[in-house]
Amino acid sequence: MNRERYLTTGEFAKIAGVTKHTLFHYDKIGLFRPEVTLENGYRYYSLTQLDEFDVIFMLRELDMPLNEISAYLARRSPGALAELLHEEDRLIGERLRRLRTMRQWVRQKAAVVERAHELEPGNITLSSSPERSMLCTPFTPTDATGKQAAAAFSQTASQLYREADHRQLKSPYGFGGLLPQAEALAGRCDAYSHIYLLFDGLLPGARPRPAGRYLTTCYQGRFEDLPPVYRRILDYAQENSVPLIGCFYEDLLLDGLAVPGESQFLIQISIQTTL
Amino acid sequence: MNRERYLTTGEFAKIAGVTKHTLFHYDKIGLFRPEVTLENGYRYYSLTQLDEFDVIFMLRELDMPLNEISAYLARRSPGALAELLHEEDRLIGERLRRLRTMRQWVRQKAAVVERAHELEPGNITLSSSPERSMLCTPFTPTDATGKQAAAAFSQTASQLYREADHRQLKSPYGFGGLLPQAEALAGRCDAYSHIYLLFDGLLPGARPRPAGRYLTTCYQGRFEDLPPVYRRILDYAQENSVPLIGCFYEDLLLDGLAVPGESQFLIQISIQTTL
DNA sequence: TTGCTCCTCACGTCACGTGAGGTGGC
DNA sequence: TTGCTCCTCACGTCACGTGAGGTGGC
Repeated sequence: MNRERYLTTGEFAKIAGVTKHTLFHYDKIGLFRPEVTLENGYRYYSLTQLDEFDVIFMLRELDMPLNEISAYLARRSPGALAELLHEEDRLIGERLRRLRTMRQWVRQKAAVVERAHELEPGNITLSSSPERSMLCTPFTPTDATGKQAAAAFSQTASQLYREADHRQLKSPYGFGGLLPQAEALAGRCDAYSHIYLLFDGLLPGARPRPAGRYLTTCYQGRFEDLPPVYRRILDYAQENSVPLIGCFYEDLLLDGLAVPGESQFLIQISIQTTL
Repeated sequence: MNRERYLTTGEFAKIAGVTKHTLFHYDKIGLFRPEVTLENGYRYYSLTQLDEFDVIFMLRELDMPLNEISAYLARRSPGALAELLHEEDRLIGERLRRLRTMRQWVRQKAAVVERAHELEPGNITLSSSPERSMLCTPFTPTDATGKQAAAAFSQTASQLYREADHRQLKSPYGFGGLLPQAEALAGRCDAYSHIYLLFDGLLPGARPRPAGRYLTTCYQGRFEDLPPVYRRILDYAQENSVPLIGCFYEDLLLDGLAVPGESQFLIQISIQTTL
């Protein structure tokens, strides 16, 4: 392949899909140099270098630092290349898993947001709900001393998050709270027995939230303004003789990401019934 | 959820899987602020902010610039969030496709390198080869004026590359060359009729390189030193009455990425036979 | 008091991007 | 000559990271 076949910096960059400045930069740091440099500074790249550049660029796309790529090139050999490629294979596998988790989560989140958008805050409805699962952790009671309670809580919340992360799970909701009926009746609406992360479907090792009929309402506002909401739903159950089962579920449907400010958060409260 | 439940910068960072400095930075540029900041500068984040942060961080992982994320937050709404999430879904799909292409390529490349490592340069062997395909383009003859030939070549090579890219394909080899028997006999070993990118298996629209018996050798060295190698393989065919079919295939098995310097490139030359 | 975390602020870094100012072949 | 590409060099930028120097609650 003779000399007339060399590519200039501009041509090479165009084919490789990068800017000339990337090539200047790689030349400067000694990562990737043109096969020929004339005395006037003109760079000429060969065709075989295209393939080499592609690999280097792929490694960079997989977030390998340029100096590590250089370090490999300094000790390059067929054996080392094979090893490098197997390592990249493993890395790509990890990325694929991560992206698939992300995608599932993005879709669930979109579904939650779109469903939330159609709800009428204030309405109390009796409706069916599919099976769900909750990763739960007990909620440290507030009567511990401030610092300790905070530390314990951050501990358990962090464990919950780590557990979900470890299982490649991410809830499309924020943290939820389980509120015993007795606490709601007494007006202690922050006395959650557990906090949880909610997931669709059945998850082995998680607490099931059974499919069935639920009395549900949602509220747009702050957590501290929830007591009257619990009061209304309890009154409604009483007046309409709706028998309630278990705890209240408090789920955050729209948070600071969907609306500006806590005062517009959308919180759903639901509890299972026998109807 | 009362005040004792707030998380400090360090706690929040740990759970979210980032450093404190990321949070300082996001606070500074107004992208993501703690729910509470005391007069002494201490930052306190709420649990619901964990979920918000996760989304922001995921957008950044998908390479959305921080100022675009800020721009979204400035106009946040349930509708805009749903739209954003659908866009992310699309983006993730693209990434997945790209990573799968990469992985396939990395694996093929590893296989090529490992096979190449076991070859004995200089040996001439008669062996079977599976079906392959080549994306081909005619090679502009060298007797055009220098500039024009170079331009034409860069043009066709670039087209070839783009075509492969467009089909989500990446050859595990460098550019290959098709050399007619007549040119090899005449010693004009750079008079390729075509250059090509080689792929395993059958590719619709590409030129097939049929499965069958091939006379093969490989050479460690520069392209310009190939004439004697062609001479040897031609002599071998003559002496052993091996009938040759079609053109010589010249494939680059190990390039500057696997070995330091062109003088150690591993080039494979093969040609189909009737045996 | 010790040890731990919290803070700010200045500067560093990584991988280029931008743009000024000048050269060189058809 | 015009227009295009080539070059160098200095500075900018994006998203933090590093580390110095100081504060504050058990």
